Amino acid sequence: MSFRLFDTLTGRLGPIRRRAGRPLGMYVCGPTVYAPAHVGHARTYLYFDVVRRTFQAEGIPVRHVMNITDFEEKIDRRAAALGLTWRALARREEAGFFRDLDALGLLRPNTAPRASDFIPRMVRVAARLERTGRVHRSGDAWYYRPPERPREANFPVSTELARHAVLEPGHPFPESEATAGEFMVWQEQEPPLPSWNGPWGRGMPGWHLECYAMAGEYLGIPVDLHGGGLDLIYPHHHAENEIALALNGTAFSRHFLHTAFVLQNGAKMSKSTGNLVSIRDALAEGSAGGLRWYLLRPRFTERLSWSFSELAEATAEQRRVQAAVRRWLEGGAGGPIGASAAESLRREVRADLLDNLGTDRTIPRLREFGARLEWASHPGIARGDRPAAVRALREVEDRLGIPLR
RNA sequence: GCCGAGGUGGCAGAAUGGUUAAUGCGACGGACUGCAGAUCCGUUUCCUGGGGGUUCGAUUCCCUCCCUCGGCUCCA
Repeated sequence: MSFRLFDTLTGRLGPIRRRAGRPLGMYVCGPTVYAPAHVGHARTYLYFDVVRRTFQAEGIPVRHVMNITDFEEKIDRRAAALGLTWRALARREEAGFFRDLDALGLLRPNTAPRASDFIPRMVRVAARLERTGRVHRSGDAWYYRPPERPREANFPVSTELARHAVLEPGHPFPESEATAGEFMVWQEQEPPLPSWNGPWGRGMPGWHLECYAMAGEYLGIPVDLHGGGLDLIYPHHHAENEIALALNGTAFSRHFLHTAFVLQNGAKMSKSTGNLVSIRDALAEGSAGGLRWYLLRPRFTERLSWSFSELAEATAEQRRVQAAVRRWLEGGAGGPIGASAAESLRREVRADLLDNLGTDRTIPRLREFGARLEWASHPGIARGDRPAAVRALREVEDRLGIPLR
């Protein structure tokens, strides 16, 4: 059975291809560390966690890389406000970020490189881009201008968006500093702002170069699977693709996965608008298993309107199923439900997830399984059936990261 | 302006041509309890946005209209 996922680049559902004989290379865009992570981050990283667990459960090893963007203007601003150096703030928030991910039961990436440790490689990418002759200076920064491409070559939808951002008169959002599709390669600046020596003197490399350099170092371009939140498509992943097309002749990744937003009060939750629910806030109200249950209930392509009361409901549901399973597994003379029920559940959950990460089918399935057990839990499972049931349930737990026993 | 998602019972949310349209929440009744909560049992007539079309048959496919919502500097 193959693992099919919706690919944002092609707009189609298809199997994940990878280089035979190698671990699957999964590169997930990590956070800019300047403030605590919110439940929108949690949702994105959670889906990638389930993707990773799915591959692993299928016997496919995964090499999971996540970058940590530890220098950036927003870090500078907040650090200045707090009287910290950019580095001190970034380290503090990075530690908090991983604490939050751990608390949610997310598997740690195999590698989580920091941007500031990748300067020489990013400088090399900048130099290679310059050799294409498509880099020009504007103000105190250098920009890469991609060549014209067929619209379908690189996120057709967002290319369209980019075009409208500058070509449409009276468009209702501010013009970017650059022309459509262009992106910054190098920014001149001096300490105390983050700065290093580069091809054009003292300064800081552009964000999009970071992922290209790291993915190239740890996985090779193109990677097998790449993604993040939907908001990263343009300009970030668009720009990564332009770099990869220019320097490698391929897209950045063979497959792109993007997760839909968490909305709060009808708007996208984001640090810049401040309408945030942090992962810590959420875990104070619901358990880790409950938060996973709640976040996984809609499929990754559906947006989620945040609701604390639904989180509470999800937490209660998860606990209830867990309690029913525990009572069932305590065993007895052998009730009407045997190990085959757990085995069916295991099979169905596997099929759900392999089919475009159908967590929206899986969660109700768990609920129904729990309800069936409640309905006929006494006298519990026959002793001889127990090991098989536990084995099946453990696989479901491993695939979802949700405790059931 | 451009792109996208969606309209199913009080709410959430399944069912991608086929019996009485799942399930959960809520509500109501009951059991238990000194009361409440938790838990368990039962009940919940009434729901597929409007209009066409395809079909023996449509929530499901096609057309059209209406409505709602999201995104488009940075951002998971």
